[in-house]
Amino acid sequence: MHDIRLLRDQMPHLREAMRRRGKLDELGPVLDRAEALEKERREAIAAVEELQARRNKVTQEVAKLRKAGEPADDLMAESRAIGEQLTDLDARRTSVEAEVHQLLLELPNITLEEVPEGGEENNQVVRAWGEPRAAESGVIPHWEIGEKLGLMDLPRGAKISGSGFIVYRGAGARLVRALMNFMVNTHADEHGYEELWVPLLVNRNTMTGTGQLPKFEDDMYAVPSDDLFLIPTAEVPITNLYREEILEPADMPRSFVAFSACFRREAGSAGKDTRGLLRVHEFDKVELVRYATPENSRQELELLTSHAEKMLQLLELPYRVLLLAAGDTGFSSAMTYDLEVFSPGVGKWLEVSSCSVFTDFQARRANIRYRAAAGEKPRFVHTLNGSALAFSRIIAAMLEHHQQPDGSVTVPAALRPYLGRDVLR
RNA sequence: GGAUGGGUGGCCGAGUGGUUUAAGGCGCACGCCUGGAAAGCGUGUGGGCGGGCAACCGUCUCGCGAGUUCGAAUCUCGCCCCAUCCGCCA
Repeated sequence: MHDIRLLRDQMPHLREAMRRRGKLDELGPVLDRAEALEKERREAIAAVEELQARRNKVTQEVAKLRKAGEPADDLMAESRAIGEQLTDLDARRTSVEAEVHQLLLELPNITLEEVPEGGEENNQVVRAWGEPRAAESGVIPHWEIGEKLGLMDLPRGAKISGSGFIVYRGAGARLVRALMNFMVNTHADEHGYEELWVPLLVNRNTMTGTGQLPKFEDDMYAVPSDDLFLIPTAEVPITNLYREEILEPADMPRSFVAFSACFRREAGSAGKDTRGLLRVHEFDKVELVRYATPENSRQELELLTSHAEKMLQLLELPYRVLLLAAGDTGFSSAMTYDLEVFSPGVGKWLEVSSCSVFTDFQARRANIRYRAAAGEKPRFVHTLNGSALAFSRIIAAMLEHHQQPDGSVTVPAALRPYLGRDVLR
């Protein structure tokens, strides 16, 4: 959510930001309407407060007169009259405020200057690591090799839960546990993140704080009897940890890592990418979240991204880093890097991580602030997050990329201590 | 699910209709005192919004919302949350 003050003095900037996202036609009218309402809002506030000030004076007079035993009927009548006016004016203010707030919620974040404008076609590959294995190298796709090696059981996953739910078995199940420990340990021990273990069910306030609600209620798995929701990512509980709080100087900056299962209905996703592990309703993920200052947040995006990249390097999976163009950057994000791993079995690049800086856009909505120094006014933190990494696609990539001609799969060295074996066969 | 108790400022805690523009204490900041410190003394210490270059002024805020009243932390109604005990339970 934007600062409402931008509607007063940053209109050209906002307009330009919408244009860069390719949304000016759609959102230009919203901006205009919001600008007019903001002016009306301030006028209403001024009028209401003037009346309130008058009434406060009058009722104090009444108190004095009555204490002195003198009549105060005139003043009481005046106060009553002010009260009636206030009821009307205040209702007007409330409705204007509500409408401008609604409009603000429709406006996406302003992307940073270095983000290329336009849509997906303008995404830039900023760097690449390793040599992707050719698609025509005779690699068996992950869903076949996974079943052949007894690592996963897709039909029974579908039987007990539905399509898009995976049962991992034997070494496959152990692989999930190994990935969890490997990633969380590395981020906690070597990258300095505080380790968290968070609830997978969260309440409505929490879902609203990170923006999943009210707009995307249909995309969430819900438990209506308790008004709870299954998290689509650990970002939700982690970012809400300090919702409605003010962090003191000693508390900043903060960084958190958590493993969690993630639940996504993705109602309209039938069709592409549905095969195997690529798009599922429940998957596992290690998530990184950082609370940064405005001064450092841009740099912290590089740091966060490098931590995610480190996982891919240690898993010996070639990848590329994409800087997303404005039109492809998520609603709340100011700048996003996607990490993609090549799947030779599918012949496509798979998104395995998305690292974003949200500037103060998320923090304003969730009301997370900090004090730069004791006694100073609180400011909104800048939030960042990124997956490091999403398991299902990583498993798919490993099964294909590390596949040997005999159908076995070698385990990357960094993972061996966690998995307890060098090769899956 | 049942019962009881409770939500006041960073924390503790007073306050049942008008000098409460929220007492007092703790903590914190600054100053005085001191060779230095502690203690002591003094001053100041929430957040949002609006106006102003600023100092500052106004307004809202005692869990949330509505109501009664000239006036609500205080009275009425509804809701939310927390704690403890019981029941159930991995």
